Amino acid sequence: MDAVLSETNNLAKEIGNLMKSGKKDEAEKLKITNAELKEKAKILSDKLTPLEEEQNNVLLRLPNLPHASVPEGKTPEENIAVLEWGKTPALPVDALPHWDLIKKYDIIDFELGNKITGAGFPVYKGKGARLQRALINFFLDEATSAGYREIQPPILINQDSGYGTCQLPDKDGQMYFMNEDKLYLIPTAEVPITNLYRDVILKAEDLPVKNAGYTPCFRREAGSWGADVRGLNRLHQFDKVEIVQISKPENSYELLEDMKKHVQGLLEKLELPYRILRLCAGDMSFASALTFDFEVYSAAQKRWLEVSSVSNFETFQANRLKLRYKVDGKTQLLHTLNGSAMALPRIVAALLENNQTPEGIKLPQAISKYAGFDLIN
RNA sequence: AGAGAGGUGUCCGAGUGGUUUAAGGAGCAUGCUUGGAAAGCAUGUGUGCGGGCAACCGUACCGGGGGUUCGAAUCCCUUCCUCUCUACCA
Repeated sequence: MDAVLSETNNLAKEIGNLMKSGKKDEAEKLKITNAELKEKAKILSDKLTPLEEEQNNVLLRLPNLPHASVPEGKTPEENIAVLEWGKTPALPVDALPHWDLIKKYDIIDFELGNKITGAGFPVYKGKGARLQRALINFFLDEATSAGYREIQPPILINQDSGYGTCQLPDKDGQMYFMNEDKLYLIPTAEVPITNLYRDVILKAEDLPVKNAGYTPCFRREAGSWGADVRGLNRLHQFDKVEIVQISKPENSYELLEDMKKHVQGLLEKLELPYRILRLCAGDMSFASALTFDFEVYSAAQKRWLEVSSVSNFETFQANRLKLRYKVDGKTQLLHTLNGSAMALPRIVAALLENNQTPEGIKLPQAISKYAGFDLIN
């Protein structure tokens, strides 16, 4: 293919020279030869293009390879708990789940959300709204102290960005899509913040890159409605602070540990009992090589709620993003990592349930400082 | 939303069909020069794909996509984006 093109290029040059020196007849002859070559090239490229497209389509649908430390398994039951922290609070027998508490104290309103939007879009009111704001500020300040640069990205993204972080084609149909403008509502800040570095070649001395941002997140959750989705457990719109790192391949797992520690610190300051799971291969997302999930124990529901997911994507996203750096004059793919730090709704659920008292809900100090109140009553 | 002007390498910027193999400048890197630096001089300096141990060779890329032509940064179509003016507006 390239050889044929090379020949046509050379002939075109020759024709140019002949035309200049006035040898029109010879030039005309070459034109015919070249036309034949072009035909050949077209046939070759007609064969090549569909093959390349097919290869591309297959590759786009191939998930990442799990890291060697990922346990085998297909279902969440096969995830492995690697750490547990904190004590389950002893609640009175009449302890309420959060969906009752939010009504009792009138702080989150699903019916109003239903009216103005639909199911899964709650309205936060009064101390409920202020608690949201407090948590967001708390999480962002903690990220800043940990060396992350705060980013406020757009919450609509284009198709290229969707492919960059691998939500597309895998999660097509799970994102809200504006057909008029061909834009998607982000399911996580990971998408815009990581895509800042699409088609970028970084300098080695700028690594690692650490960014964090708060955004609302939107998920259609098509097909996942059913049991265990009451109250704040699963929403179409929720708030989240996301931390994102870009790393040299050799230290990405070290950084993953740092991110894990950061999330642990947040939960400990919030005084919420939690555990960390090493996800089994079957429960990991499409793009991830290794994922740790964080779950807090919701005492009134008597169940674990996922509040954070920290992953190393190795070169999987970087390959699609064309995110690279230079080593010894050669370009090399970087590693991308991200983690929720953290998603609000289930944190709120656990805070409400675990801290309920006859007087009201007593907020831990870390958050009452931000909220400006320590009791919801 | 309407009218006009634009989009060229890391940056600025020239280029309206054939030595553009993208001028020129800046930046950066290396070397020479220097006591050291600056200046000066010299050389080098994009990405993808294919081939090669390598030096290197081939090919594609001048916002994106398509077309005309033996030959396109240059001409045509289409689309996105930026700027100016007008309109509107938190």
